[in-house]
Amino acid sequence: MAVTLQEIAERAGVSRGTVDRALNNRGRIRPEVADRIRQIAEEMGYRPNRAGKALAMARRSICIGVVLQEVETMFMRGILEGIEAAREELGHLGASVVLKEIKGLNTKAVIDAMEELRSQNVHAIAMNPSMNRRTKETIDRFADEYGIPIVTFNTDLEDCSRLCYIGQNTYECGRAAAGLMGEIIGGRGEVGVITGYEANPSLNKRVEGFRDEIAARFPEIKLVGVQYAYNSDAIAEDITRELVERHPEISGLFLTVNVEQGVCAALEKEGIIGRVKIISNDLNENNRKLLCDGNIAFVLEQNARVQGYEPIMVLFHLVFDGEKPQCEFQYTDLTIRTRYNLPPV
Amino acid sequence: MAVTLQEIAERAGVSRGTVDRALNNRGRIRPEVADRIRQIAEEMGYRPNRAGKALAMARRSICIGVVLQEVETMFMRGILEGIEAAREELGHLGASVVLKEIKGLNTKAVIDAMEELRSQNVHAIAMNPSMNRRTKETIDRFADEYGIPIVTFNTDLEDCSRLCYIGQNTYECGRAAAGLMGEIIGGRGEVGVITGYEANPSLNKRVEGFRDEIAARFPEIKLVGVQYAYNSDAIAEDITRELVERHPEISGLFLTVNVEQGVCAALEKEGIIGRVKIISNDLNENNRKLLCDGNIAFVLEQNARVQGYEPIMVLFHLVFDGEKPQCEFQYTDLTIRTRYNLPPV
DNA sequence: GTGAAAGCGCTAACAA
DNA sequence: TTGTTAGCGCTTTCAC
Repeated sequence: MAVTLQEIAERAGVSRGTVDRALNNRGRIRPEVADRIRQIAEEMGYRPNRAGKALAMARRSICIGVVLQEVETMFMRGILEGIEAAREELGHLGASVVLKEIKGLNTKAVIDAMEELRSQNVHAIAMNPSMNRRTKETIDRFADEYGIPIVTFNTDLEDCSRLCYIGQNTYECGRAAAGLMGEIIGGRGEVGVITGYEANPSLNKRVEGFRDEIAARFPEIKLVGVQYAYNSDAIAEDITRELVERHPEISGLFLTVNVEQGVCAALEKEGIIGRVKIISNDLNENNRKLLCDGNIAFVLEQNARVQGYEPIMVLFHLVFDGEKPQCEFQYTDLTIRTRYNLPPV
Repeated sequence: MAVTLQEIAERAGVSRGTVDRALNNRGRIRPEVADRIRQIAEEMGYRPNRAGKALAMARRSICIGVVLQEVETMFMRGILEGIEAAREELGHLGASVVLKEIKGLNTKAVIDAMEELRSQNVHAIAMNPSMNRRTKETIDRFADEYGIPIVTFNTDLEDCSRLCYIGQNTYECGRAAAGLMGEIIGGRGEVGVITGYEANPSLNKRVEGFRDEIAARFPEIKLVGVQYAYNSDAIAEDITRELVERHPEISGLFLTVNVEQGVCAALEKEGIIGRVKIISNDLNENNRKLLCDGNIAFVLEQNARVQGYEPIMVLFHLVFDGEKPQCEFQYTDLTIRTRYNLPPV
């Protein structure tokens, strides 16, 4: 049986309450006594019992808020799954999770949601933020003035008081894609990149990583253009057709966004599907099928579930155990998917 | 605030104890009453509070036993890490984990360890079993006679009363290796396989999966021999040298066991390191370095941590919540490692 | 500063 | 068959 507060109290010749005050730095205790108790606890190998703690704290029931902007719908389901899993797990311990879902990108709606959560007395907030000054200011206000810790996920907002960021290292993702591309096209030939919006920093970093790594490791590979498809399959199809016409010998395409449908349609019509190697990002039903059929070589996955789950857990541990996250950037593992290691549906 | 037993009791006009008996099928209750209570609980959306339950059960403290045979030392550290993580997490809830580590393969030692755990009154056992009849019989006896549920991990023992198996699908692992190999050598040329012991079914399945997939998808690739290195780098070096002499044009090698050191040494001496693509299994410091240097193309990783962690958690949920595992085979996700997605050290 | 005591949700032993 | 009660380990309030 594990060591309990009571046992420490007996050993120290004080009461449970005193031990509690000593170990949790609650004040109202003579420093010498506190030190002695802490030492005894250490000696006895005391580790607080989470169940007891959770039960006792059930009165001031912990509540974590989540603000979710629906940017990429395919990806969101995974995030929601992760949030649900966290809610389930915390529910067991008497804590709750409040989710505010916002359709589309909308800074005002995000800030309103945050204020609403605050008025509901949440202890912490996990959010995927919009990229602008007002959001940044709001985060700072919450963290610094109201003492509501914030964790960002999926997209980060640097230089503000958010506790940490949980999500993909998009630059490394681009590099990984370049490495794989280099391998499968034999280290030479022409490759193209099709991405989303110019203004999206995450996508830009993927492109940058890809470009840098190709330049560094595969001097014989030529990057023949980075095109913007604005997340539209129709545009992607046009781009691909033009690209293939200009570069009939093209060997590979790196897609930073989910426009596989359009790209593959174009290649199909040109009769070169399968010959042009495709590496894409973020698994969904769509590219999953293309992967199985051999039309796409690799899909790089950023574990969506983890991005929904972890921020909530990090915040819970902070509020519940007082444990700060280990590092400011908690990058999710980059998963390389082929037709052979698809996750069960 | 979540629904409690007390609230249900009040609504039903009975006592807490009665509700407890109804919801946990403990008997000693009139069936009609039990039904009515269950219905009320359902209506109110009752979900038991794990903290309360854990606390109350702390008296009959749950204990999970683990029997670990140290087969591949490199891999074991990860498993131990997973066991440690599970112990940590369960410790929070007042449950404990007892580990019996056995050096080398030793059926008698495994069975002795199981008996020892039984005499210590563990509630369940997770183990990586030895492949033979006596172990199988012991598992059956434990599960059927003593009611001690057993989960196997890392290597499975089919046709016995073990609850489920958690580990890699080694056949699929072989297929994945074949798919990657086909891609990076351009779908033609000669490839070889270096494996461990003839008697090891896991390794054999990897080889089989590799062979089948090469045959099915890459008719222009020729498999030029499957060799046994008995987990020895020296033997692997000899094998590689001979293989390269007989097949100077060889394009790839699939290693089912950790003999990268020997293989690379031979290729180095022949001056063809880097040209011959290597795909290997199970990440360690050794092949991690070779991966970074570009001497190995891919390492297929079977998440060791998960294999230590999950069996314990599955058993805990069974004993604690009465939740049976969803399926008999819980295959761990196959992770494809390149120099770009190595886990942090 | 410190101790005593109530109570969080649940289980289990005992009483009725 | 049902109700009552004593904890499990911890926090928190109140009294001293």
